[in-house]
Amino acid sequence: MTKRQENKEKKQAAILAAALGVFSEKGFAAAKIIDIATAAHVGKGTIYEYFRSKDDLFFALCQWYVDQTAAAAMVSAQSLGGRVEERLCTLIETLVEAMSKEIDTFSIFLEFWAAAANPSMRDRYRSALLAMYDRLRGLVIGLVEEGRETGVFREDVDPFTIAAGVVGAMDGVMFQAWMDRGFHAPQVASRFTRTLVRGMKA
Amino acid sequence: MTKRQENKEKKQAAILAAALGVFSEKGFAAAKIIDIATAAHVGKGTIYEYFRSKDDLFFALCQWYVDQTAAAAMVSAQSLGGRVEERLCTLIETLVEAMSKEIDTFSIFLEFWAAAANPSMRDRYRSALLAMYDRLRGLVIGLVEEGRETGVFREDVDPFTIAAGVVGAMDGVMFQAWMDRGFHAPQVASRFTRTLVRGMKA
DNA sequence: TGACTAATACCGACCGGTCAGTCAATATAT
DNA sequence: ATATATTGACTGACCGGTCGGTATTAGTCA
Repeated sequence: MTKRQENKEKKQAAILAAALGVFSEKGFAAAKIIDIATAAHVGKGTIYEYFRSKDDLFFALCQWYVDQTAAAAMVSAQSLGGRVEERLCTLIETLVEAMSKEIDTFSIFLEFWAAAANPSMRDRYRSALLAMYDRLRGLVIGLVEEGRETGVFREDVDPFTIAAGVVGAMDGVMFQAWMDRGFHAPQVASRFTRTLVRGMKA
Repeated sequence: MTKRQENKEKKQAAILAAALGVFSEKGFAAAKIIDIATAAHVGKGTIYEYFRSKDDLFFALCQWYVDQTAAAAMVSAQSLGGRVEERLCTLIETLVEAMSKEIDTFSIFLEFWAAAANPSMRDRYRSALLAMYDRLRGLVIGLVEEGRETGVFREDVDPFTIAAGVVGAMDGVMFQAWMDRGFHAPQVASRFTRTLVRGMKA
């Protein structure tokens, strides 16, 4: 690894980090390339050595963020212990807790969703987000299936339905918490999940 | 009511309808005022006779949409019959069914959320959306409280928690359905709600 | 009823600010 | 000495918003 390659990687990471800050603070449209360049302590032209366009930079950020999120969820899922119903509750509590701690950067998610709505960006954002939802639902589906097979959960609970609802509820609850700082997302998520799980029990 | 006033109101409605179409198709940033004017069969300048700016037009649309949504929810809530747990399920099923039928305009919601993330628009969008969530949660809270008081639901279910979770889950599920046309939102919502309600039963 | 005037509504060519992206010059590493 | 990396002044496309001019309706009076 030469010094040049090292610098390149560091600089790319610095630009992405700066872009995360600026985009989540100002939103895609209002964020100027020069803002990101300044925040990353590089010249404007340098941004274009690493990313073809503003759109590409934003999408790279989306992928990076999605990967981080999904990977973090996988990790916390693996370190779970206890009975399956406890593991399901803990997984959701952990994820909501983690998101709550970085509630300020939640707005970048809203921007990704909006980007998925824009015809000129739609396709790649949709598939990136779909992949993330697939992975997150997959975690829940695994636990629900396990609980069903071991007789802890009722036979008639549909793993996909529960997973889609739970993942959706996390998003929706986080959004409410993001809008209203008095909203205590971890508490809501915890109580809600426990009620749901009670309804799944055999 | 003079002819002038009638025309003004009709034209305002026409502009809003055109704006709904163009904004939901292209997104806020990519939508041009001239596109909306053309779709509404008026000149560009006319738009500015009715709305001070592009931002104002978009916000007026948000208010209109939010009012519509909340009002429609209120109406369907009032026409419910049956036991309280059935009414809760039916309410959610009805709302999700209605949203699913207009899934193409769901993207305008994403734009509103993103607008709430933008510092220059933030405040008014936040309060408009908070008001809508308050009203929607209020519907659910009312049913949960009733169920608790009549002994149908457990004492320890928190109405606000359930309402926040249910409303959030509707949004989150609708988003997944919007991204993936194979996703059958009404079915997921129905099954999910019934599982949740089972967990609420005394 | 029609003729004239005032008031209001409508229009689109134009203006000015903005900003993504370029590129020639400069700096740094090999 | 050569190759690679960095830079920021510059440009051109874009589009929100304006404004002078035109069209339509309302009001007035003979």
